[in-house]
Amino acid sequence: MRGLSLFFAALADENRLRLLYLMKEGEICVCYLQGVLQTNQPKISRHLAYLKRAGLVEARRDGKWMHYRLKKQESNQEKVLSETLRHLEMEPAIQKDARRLKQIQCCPLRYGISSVEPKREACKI
Amino acid sequence: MRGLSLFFAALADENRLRLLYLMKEGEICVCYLQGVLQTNQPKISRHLAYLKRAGLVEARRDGKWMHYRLKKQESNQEKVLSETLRHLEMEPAIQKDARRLKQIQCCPLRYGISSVEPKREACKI
DNA sequence: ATATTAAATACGCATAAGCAAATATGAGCT
DNA sequence: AGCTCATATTTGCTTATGCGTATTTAATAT
Repeated sequence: MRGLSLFFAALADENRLRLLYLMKEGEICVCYLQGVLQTNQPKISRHLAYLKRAGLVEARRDGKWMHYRLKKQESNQEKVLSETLRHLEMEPAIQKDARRLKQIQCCPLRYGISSVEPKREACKI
Repeated sequence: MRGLSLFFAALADENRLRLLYLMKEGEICVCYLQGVLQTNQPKISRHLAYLKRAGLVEARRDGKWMHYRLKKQESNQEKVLSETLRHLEMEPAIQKDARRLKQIQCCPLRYGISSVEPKREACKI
């Protein structure tokens, strides 16, 4: 019962719904999320932490990079989650995100404060 | 997008999940809800107001009594909601509620502060 | 009109959540 | 070790939620 409330609380925020949707196809690196959401880094990080606490996602470190992915849910919550992700497809904001995801590379510097061209290899997703 | 967040926020509270579940079989009077949840009246009323604002329930006045019922949702949220209500069946707290519902009559006084026997007709549900 | 009852709202307070800006980790590079 | 980059956490603030108590509204009854 408590867990269920936590589950729904995690879904009750637009930023987190956007993040979850971006993980739909599999693991994704934080810098991509940052590139798509176009917002400051701590904000993303906080929402990812929230999702992790709520048991909706899990993370994997790969050198400097962190990759997040959807975590397998109990059967009923799994249905709710997939139903929700399908529902999100219709949202204009979500469609915009999906388009942006295709265009960007993993270059946080490009989306952050700095305007310097990054001279580093992209994170292998 | 905003509406979806509201929808989930409404589900992110144990009291509200319990209330929703009690409406599963149809319209129900506030005094019954009070009898089942065994808590103070304003608390119930506040959560019902929240659910109404979020568009999850609607209310009908019948004399002094207010009856609440689930409101028909858009197809996708409908699925999430029914999936959730089915999920709730397994929760011990919910089962307890269901049992209590069968036993009680519509007699708010009996569950409120007063210990006086109410001499009035029950609300026709 | 006054009283009673069902339900809603207002009040005062405590806690949680959200944000931006600043700072701290942790990993790899030199 | 010292530097840099990617990400996480802390800080200080604002707003939203939740609670219990008290009060108000709306309908009915006397």
